Amino acid sequence: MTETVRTRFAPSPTGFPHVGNIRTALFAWLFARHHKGSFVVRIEDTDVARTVTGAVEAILEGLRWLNLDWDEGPETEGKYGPYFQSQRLALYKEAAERLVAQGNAYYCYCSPERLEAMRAEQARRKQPPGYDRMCRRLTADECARKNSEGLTPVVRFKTPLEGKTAYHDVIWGDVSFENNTIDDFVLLKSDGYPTYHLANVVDDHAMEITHVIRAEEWISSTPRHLMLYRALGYAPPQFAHLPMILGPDRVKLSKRHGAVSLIEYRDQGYLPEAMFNFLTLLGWSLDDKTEIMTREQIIQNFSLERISKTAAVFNLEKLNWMNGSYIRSLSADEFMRRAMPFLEKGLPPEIKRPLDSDYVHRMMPLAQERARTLVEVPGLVDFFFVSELQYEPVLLIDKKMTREASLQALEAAHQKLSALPSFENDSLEGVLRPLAEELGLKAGQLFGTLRVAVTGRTVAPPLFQTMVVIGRGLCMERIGIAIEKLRRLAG
RNA sequence: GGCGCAUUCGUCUAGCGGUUUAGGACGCCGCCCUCUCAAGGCGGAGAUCACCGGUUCGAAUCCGGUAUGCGCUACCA
Repeated sequence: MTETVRTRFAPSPTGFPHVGNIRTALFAWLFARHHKGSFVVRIEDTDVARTVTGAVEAILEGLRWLNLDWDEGPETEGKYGPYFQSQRLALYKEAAERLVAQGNAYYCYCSPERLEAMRAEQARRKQPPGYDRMCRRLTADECARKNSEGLTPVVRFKTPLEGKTAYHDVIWGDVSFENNTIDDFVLLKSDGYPTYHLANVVDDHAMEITHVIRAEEWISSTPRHLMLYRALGYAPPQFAHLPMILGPDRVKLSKRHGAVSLIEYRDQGYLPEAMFNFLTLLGWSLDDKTEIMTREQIIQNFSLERISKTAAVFNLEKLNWMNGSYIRSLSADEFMRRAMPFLEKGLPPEIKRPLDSDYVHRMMPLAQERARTLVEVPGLVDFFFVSELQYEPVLLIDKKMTREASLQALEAAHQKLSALPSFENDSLEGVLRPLAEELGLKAGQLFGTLRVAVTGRTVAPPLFQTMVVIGRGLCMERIGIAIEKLRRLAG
């Protein structure tokens, strides 16, 4: 390949980006980076009615979160700008008029009502829907008269009535369509905005895009685009259609699948590098075993040839696993830095802020080993902060133990621990294990009772480490409270 | 209805005519480690490669048909 690769991500701001959209961006970005080419972001805001405020910001935010930097696009200079189609209207108008002048397109004055009635009739007769080409034969005079009546036309493309249009898709191979199955589609709408088809072709050419990497649902539109390239006298780029991403119900991922907005994953405590890695594996693979890869490794090995053709179901369970794996691979400091906002936000409001950074620092490794997402962190460590533990006293009585035995165990532990010269992992173990034996208990029974006394729960990080972090003072206090609870518990 | 594409364990996938009794991962189950959990280690169940024909000495891999699914079929992208 001698020319410099230029790919683009061309979202329409009609909604917040979901993982499917962003996977498309990711692959286009990867291909550009692999070939040391350029990645362009172009906002296709040609549907005024469906434009959602804040969508552009959300799209850019999503790209930034995954660290998919663009060489040209919004907020970035570039010699092919502007990068909002709403600011390039003259270009499309010019192209449309040129096509009309060349005899490749024509003005259509059909009202929405007529088109709707036409489609209803076609449906009734079980005929394929499509524009009936009524205005195709309008003369210049007739057009002028309609114009003088105040009608604003759309511009439609004169699709060849016969023959076929074929192309070679980088991913799907040879694809071909009969021209007579394609109707005279609209190029320019009556509001002066272009349709996707026109704007896309004009811009991909103007911006010298070499590889159009987009979702599979565009395959059937590609012949239209090819016809336009030809009519406009442009050399078409390479097309690579990506397999779709499906929801659990095997239908194309969309808003109704719940938490599919990319930014929601960030807010749920997923790491961008985990999401990056995971999304990469949806439709692409390096080999038969490698799954966890660095971004550099992926860039270096990425290729369109290894993209599969089958749609992929988004598997949240696997993302969770991968995210946990990435969390555990973080350095302790980095984990703390990332988890802190979630901790500040997720801990009960009555806990005073700011949190004691030193205290947090000591408990974080305990959470890092267990969290699959950052949002789980507060729930993993909240007992370190809570001033009064809430739990059922019966939990203090471990399996195969009586209330008396538990009470005795707690009292003995309280005494031993307060006499301990140092409150460290080894010293705790050194006194607690023998104590279990003295009491005729299994270590697990004693530790279980102590765990509930100290953390208020039966499942928590290892007891000694937890106690060391909590500190002797609080531990003694909590064990004291546990003893009280047991005493009050009717025997 | 028309057109297009796809079809390997529940899910993500490897496989591009013989090396496959189809490999890996998630999830699931069991064991080990172990104070609970998590992590980690080991092992297991799980796919007659949608189906039916054909080509070939030999097919998950090539060809045809059927079924199913999905996409497109807007003055939406």
